[in-house]
Amino acid sequence: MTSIWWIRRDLRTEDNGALGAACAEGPVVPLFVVDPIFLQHAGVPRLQFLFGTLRELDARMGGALVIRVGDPITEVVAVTQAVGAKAVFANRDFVPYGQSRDEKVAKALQSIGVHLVRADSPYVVDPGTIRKDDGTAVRVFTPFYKRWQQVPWQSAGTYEPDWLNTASMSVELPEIGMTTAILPDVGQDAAWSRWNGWSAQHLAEYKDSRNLPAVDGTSMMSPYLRFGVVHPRQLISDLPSHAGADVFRSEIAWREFYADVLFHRPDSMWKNLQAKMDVLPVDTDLAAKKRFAVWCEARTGYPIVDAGIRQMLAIGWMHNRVRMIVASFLVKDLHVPWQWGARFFMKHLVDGDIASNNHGWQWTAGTGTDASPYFRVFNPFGQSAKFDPTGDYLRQWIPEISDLDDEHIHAPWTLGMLVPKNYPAPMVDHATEREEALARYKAVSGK
DNA sequence: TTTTGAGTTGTTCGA
DNA sequence: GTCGAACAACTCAAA
Repeated sequence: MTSIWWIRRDLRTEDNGALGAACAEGPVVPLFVVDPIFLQHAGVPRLQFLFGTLRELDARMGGALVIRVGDPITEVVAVTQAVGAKAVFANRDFVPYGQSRDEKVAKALQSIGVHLVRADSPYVVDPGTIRKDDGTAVRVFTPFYKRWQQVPWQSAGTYEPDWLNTASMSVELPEIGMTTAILPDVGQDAAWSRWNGWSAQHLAEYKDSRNLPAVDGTSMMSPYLRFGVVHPRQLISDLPSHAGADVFRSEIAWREFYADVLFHRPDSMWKNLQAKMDVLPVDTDLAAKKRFAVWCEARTGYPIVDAGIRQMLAIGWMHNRVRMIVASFLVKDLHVPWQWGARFFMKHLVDGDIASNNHGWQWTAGTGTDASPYFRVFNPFGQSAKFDPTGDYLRQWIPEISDLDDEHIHAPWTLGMLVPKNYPAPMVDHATEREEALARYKAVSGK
């Protein structure tokens, strides 16, 4: 009995519940629908990475992949009817848009007598699974993590796909324009080669080196996790027992925590999770728009901030520590809404994931899950000196200042007359803006 | 129900 | 230069 494997955020052939379930029924037609809504929002780098990954996946399946462009409801139904499939298998999607889309597709399929089987998920533990004893959601990471580690899970096992080649139904992937960004290699082999090499060499030091942007201290698995080229359970299934592995496991759990938070509170995608923070004054006037533009163009005059933005524009990825610094600067030094920064990140990041990205921003902005002290304002100079002590990260991304010594490179303005002419002066004074931010946040808690 | 302890990622100031 | 305290108040989780 022919069935369809509807591919969404699970671009891999191994350890894939939906694919495994489809294989159990007989020949499989692998289908990917390019949704115009996604085309609108994703930005060229992520689309390019997605399309490259799809091509690699297609080659892996002997050219059997069916690509369709259009409304998923129409396209899934059309392909189902065309191949005479009796069931459609997909892995669950938990973000708000995916949930409503899948409901509609399930209904449309039902009307032609076909069942949409939702098998597996992009997470080790499905969002919505972990609850407190009273059944409500957990909103603090540490207790979430304790419970998360107790939840049993298993891999999807092994299966032998019998691909039914109906590629004549396939259309070309849309033209998406060009990016100059140099993106990660696509495909499962590239992902596993990176993981095997990196974990063997760097996982043991992960606890500390993950904070150093000049070092190869993070796994860079995020783009592969974003599209399901690897499943997180594949990564944690056989971690060694040492401190580095423990921290890595907890980072995987952070990804699941934010997915869980968004699942319970779909409105928190673009709105403050904490409603009381709605009264926090943020600037949205013309001057704020101009400050935002300077930040987007990496001309703030704070090297660590500009280096981070440049890294993202250059390779579609930014080091986690630097993401926090860059975000803190936008929100607390420039007093701009976190949503502006979150949208910009989503446009340029290859790994852009709505739950991790937007809740990460909310964490920085103090509007999210963390009961963060309002006085936690990152000092871009201090963070730079602490986590990039040799300045190597700054030199890599800002050649204009690469000649500066280790002491001055974090804050070129301290050189007085010797300040490099082709690098901008600081756009704002951090000490002043820090005070401004503290006053604004304090006013919220005083109410 | 009440109480208690704790909460990813920080900075500054003064001893 | 190093180190500990202060920076608020509140919400959440669990006993």
